[in-house]
Amino acid sequence: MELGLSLGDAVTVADGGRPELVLGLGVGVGAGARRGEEDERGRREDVVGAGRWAAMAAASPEPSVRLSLVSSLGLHWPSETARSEAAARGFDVNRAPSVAAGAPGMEDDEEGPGAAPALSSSPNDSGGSFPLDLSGHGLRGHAEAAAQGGGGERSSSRASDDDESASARKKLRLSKEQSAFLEESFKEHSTLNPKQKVALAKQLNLRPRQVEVWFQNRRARTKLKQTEVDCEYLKRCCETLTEENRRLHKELAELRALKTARPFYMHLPATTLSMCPSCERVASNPAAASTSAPAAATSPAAAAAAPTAAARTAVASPEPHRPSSFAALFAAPRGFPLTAAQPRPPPPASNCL
DNA sequence: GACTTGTTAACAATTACTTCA
DNA sequence: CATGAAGTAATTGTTAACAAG
Repeated sequence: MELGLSLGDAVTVADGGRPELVLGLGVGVGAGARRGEEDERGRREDVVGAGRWAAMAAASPEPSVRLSLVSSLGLHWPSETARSEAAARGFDVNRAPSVAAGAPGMEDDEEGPGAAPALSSSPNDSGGSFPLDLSGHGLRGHAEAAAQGGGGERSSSRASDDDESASARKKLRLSKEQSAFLEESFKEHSTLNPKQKVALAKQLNLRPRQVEVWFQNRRARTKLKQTEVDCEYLKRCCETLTEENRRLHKELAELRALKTARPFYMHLPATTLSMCPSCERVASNPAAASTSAPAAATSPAAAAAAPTAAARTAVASPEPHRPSSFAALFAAPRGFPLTAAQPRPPPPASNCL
């Protein structure tokens, strides 16, 4: 009981004076990180094919498509700094060795056993050309051949389970540019359809499998962060609930003490007594209690099961929403000595907001 | 139409590698 | 230099949706 009604209370507090709660929640919602929503959105987009992605998938990596991403990122794809950085590092994790470049007809990430496995398995042993360049606006010419060659490193696709030579998997490190590009793409679509995946992979000179894995891991990270946010929010809710519960118990004790001392309301009809949802004073308008009753009657189990959903709803609600804890307390038969037939005195004025 | 089977994609959990303090 | 922690690419197993037979 306390849980359900106090949850609403906590939300009200959040609305009123704890923007950080709302913020945390808002971040999650804004990020589209909720799994169901995310999945649905992603799958819808898979079907419908949203604007740029549709064009991207249809026309493969068109320069205009690529540039839109780049411009939004503020990246310069044949980046001199990146190139020099790559050169300084002395390796390019995705660079296709010249040997691998001669693997035409390789489709997607299905490199197969013959796709020059374990070529350049060490990130430090390759030449060091920037992967995202370069011909013209980068990515394309070199990427074409490189992508066909599977980037040179051993296949990580499940389709290449027979890649016996790659017993020890080597993990490449995506370049900052690649990561930023993927990140930017992820902001628009947290999931990819196959065409989008291939197009993106070609643009980034990665194997589609790598793009797929990146998105997969990225979704996992998003979910993890969202879980942390939710957890933090629940902690705060719990603290608020505890405090509210403590306060209610205190007030209840006071009311019990006052009960015998001040039989003030004894002459009033029980049905006219209700609780003002905003200030928690006893009022004579039954509508006040009735409006707050459904919220107060919300199942605590349900609130506990989907606290964030409830909170989101509450946050999104424009009107002040404060389930009357008193109404809840006195509405349900809980063995309290006070009932509707036993009118109660108003709470201390200090509780009125 | 109901059922089985194969394919595909997403996810969770985990492993393995890299980087850094 | 060794080491542990953190970050993350990659793998594995499971599940659901879908199409074809």
